Amino acid sequence: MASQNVFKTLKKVFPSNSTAVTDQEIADKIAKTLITAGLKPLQTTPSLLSNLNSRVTHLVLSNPHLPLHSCLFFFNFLCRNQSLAQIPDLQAHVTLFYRLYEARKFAQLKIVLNSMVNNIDLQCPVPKIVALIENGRKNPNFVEKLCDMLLRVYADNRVFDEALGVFDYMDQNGIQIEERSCFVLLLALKKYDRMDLFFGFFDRMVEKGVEVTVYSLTVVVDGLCKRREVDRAKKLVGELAGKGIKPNVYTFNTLMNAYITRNDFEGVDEILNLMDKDHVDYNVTTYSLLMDWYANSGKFDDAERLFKEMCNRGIEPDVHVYTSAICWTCKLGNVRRASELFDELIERGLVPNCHNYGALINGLCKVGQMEAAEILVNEMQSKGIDANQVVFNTLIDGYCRKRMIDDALSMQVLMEGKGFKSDVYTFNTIASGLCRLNRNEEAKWLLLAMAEKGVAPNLVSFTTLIDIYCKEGNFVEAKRIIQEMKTKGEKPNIVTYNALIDGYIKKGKMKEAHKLKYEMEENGMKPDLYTYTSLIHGECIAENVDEALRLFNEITWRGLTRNVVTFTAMILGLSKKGRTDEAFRLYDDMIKEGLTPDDRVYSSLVSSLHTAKS
DNA sequence: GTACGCAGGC
Repeated sequence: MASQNVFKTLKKVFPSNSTAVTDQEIADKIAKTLITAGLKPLQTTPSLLSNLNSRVTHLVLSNPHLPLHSCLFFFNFLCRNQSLAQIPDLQAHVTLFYRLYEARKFAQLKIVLNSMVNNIDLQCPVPKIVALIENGRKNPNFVEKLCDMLLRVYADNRVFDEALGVFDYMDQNGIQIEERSCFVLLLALKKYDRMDLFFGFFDRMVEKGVEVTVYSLTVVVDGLCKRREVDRAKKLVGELAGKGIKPNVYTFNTLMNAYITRNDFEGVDEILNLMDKDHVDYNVTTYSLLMDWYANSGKFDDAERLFKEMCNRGIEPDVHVYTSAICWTCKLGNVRRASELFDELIERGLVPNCHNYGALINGLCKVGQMEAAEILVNEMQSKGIDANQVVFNTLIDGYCRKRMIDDALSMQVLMEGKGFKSDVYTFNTIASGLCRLNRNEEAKWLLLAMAEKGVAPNLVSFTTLIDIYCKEGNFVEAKRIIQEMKTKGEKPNIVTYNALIDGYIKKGKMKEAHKLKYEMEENGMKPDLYTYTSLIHGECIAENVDEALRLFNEITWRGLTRNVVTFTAMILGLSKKGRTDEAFRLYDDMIKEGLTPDDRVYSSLVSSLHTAKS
């Protein structure tokens, strides 16, 4: 066999007792053998290459008669045979880099750089690497290219200290630094949440005169926004605009998303005005963000209008847009229409992704259509899209809502079997499922024990726990949990306050409830429909129907929309007091607002009539 | 470079 011949030849090249040969002679012989062998496999024994040393390897690799593919072949051969005394050292790497650079094989060069960076035996700070370049080969272009690629490779491999070291080296040695490479490092720092280094590095880029473009600007703006420093982000945009770096649609989308997250109407408006002024057209993401924003604030008509406007402007909706549209259509309770949107997406030639399936599966789970949800899960899996953690959590929630806790728990087992650990969503979902079944003790235990399983409880977990204690009338324990959550850096939100308020109301402690409403407003939280409904309910029970009516009217001038639960509470309160006319008037209002009264409304109205007559 | 689906309250 051919490999056997090479084996024999190498045996001649490296006689075990050889002494009187120079490095150059050995290197020449190896080169010759390699040229003869071509790409055929090479075989050896540990003793065979005993004459090999760093100098010989370097001489072989830099031999101009040895074709590049043979160099690589030899290099890889040495790498693979870890048992050899001589694995390629840093010098061997640098020699090969030059060969690859000379041949313009940059992709291959990147691969070798990668393996060097990942080799724990090779310490490779830039100055050391550059020092190993032979004098004749130390041309500025090579050094620049090598540094540039090294910066990227270090960034890709999260070796951030070295990456920053390359930047400094380039700066100190007057080597041109490409923004595109810095950009790779910026992205990696952001992705791995090294924000300390991230902002400092951007400052250095600017300071050292790297030609910053809107690309880096946008990444930094996003970094700031993710740290909720939106104002600083906007200021930066202004500053750089003054230096001629104009924000584009990506920058504006990033800022707008930050304002949307903050629920800052004025901020969003401001961005839209700026886009208008700068003649920056909306792209599909701009529309997607705005549609989501409208839909989440209940303005479904506006969301729908934007969807049409986008299509009319010739902007093709993408999978993200469909995910949002499916999601809000489901929230409107129209799963059928959501399902049509899913079909429409496919008709447009788009390939549905896990998010698209997830949104529709969620819609089905929320209306209790678990069979249909399961069919979709199977369909997506048959298309090679694996159900991820979100889909599993969605299904668990679906079963919990149907009070099928055992199915939910089986789903959790299935999920964990697929390698997904139960996360904070899983625990919170199951806990609330248990609460629905009045299995409060188990829910409490789960929420208190999750930390031991390595999942830190979050605001939702604490709020659920507080809600349980409040429903039990155990305000001491509820307050203790609030203290505990504060020490863990979670601030009570509107839902937490509402749980407390409702708890006090259920125990007839109206004074405390109102005090909490006040405290909540002091802390910058506006009472919502849940707060008002609880208070109205409480005042009605306490027979303060006029106070309830006052609150009922306060809702509308707060800009909130009353729902079935609010109307029901108020109608019940009026009926109980025999204020039948007012109750009927509200009933009419309710119908006018497109709400569907439930049985409780009718029976209370009927009994009110009965009371009034008697 | 930006954006998408899962959990809590009346």
